[in-house]
Amino acid sequence: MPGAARFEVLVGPPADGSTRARAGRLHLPHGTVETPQFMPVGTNATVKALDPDDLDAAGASIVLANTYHLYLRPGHERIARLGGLHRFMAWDRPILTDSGGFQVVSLDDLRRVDDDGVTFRSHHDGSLHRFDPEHAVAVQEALGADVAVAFDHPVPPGSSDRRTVAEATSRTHRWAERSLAAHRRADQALFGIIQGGLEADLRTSSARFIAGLPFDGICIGGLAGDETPEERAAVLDVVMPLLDGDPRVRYLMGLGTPADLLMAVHQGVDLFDSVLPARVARNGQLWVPGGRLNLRNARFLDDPEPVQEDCPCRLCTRFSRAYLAHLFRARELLAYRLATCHNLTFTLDFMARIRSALRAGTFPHSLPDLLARAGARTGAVAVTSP
RNA sequence: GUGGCCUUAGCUCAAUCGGCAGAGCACUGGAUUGUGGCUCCAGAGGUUACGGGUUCAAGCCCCGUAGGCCACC
Repeated sequence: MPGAARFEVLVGPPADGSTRARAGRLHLPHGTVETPQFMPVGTNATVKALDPDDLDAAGASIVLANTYHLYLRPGHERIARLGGLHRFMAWDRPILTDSGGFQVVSLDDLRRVDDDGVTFRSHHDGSLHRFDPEHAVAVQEALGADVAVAFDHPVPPGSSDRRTVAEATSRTHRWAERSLAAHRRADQALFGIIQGGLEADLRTSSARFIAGLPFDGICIGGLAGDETPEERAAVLDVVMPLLDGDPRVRYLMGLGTPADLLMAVHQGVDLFDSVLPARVARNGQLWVPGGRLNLRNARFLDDPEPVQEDCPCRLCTRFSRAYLAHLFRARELLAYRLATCHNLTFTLDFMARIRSALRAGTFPHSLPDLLARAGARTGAVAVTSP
């Protein structure tokens, strides 16, 4: 495992403590990822509505695929027989597979978690399946992504009393050790996940425990739920200082709005994934500097302007708001593709702007400008200094 | 020409014995964070074809007019 992912810090956080943000490079078997970076989510070995050329044009350098979904369909063994995930989806650049822990816990009501693993029903046909750390690692090795992730036990948001969180967190720790022990592929990295819910002491012990294991990267899980921005910032305030001096890449799982990404970078996070820019795109929400446009709104039906004037994406360079508004009303497939291209282009460009600021040494100073571009609602996102 | 049935929101249709006119879709907004393109939330929208009558009260009962469908000369 060591060597499959090498993280190189290009610009570390300044000595004055004004930010924990940093710029780096994550070297993986299929290429190098500039950080901070955002990973579009391609659950079923495809970023919905896009092909690899679209992804490339949008600026993607790494995508996330989903172990749970690909295990159920078409099956990890089939993908292995067909030459692995990269060849299967015709994407020859880095891929990270989620462990399936989140899906097993979040997507399915019909599940049973015990100390050894999770028994669950397929959301396709109701058939019974079981995941444990060893199996989740084996499935991911068969898929063959650049990065695999340890099987964890996230806590579903909402119904999370302290005892439930503590139990899920200690399970995550035991499963982290088992995932490490089971992992064999030398050409694949393995990341571990910090849990602990919103409890400061559990987050602290989880960060120490996971960071104490020889993972290639550290994930922060359990934070893309229904917590408030303040609660999220509080968790990062606890976790991120504990990772100071740790040479490994830090990946915050599930966050996706530009303002979320920016604030987490400020806290020291290097890597992100989220369905959000793609999902809201499919529902007509287009991200532009300073805010968002809902292309389903009637006012766009006669608007000849592009969605975003200076955007290089295939939507903005060729089509009008009126055309896209029409496509959405007609439920034409092209609407999903064009809107997704745009939101991913915007998001990945936003990350590139953050990287530029970090490399130019202007980052903490440029936070207000970046926040404005992110369209953060006034007052909704507090700039929490690390 | 005669007879029967029908006409309620933009569309398709509900509304018990005559007792506050509703639904689905469409429309107007909003939500969506380790992916189900799904879905969820909220809102607007009515001279019940038109004109009379009966009644405390009419979408509903009575008369007339217009339009639609069907059957029969």
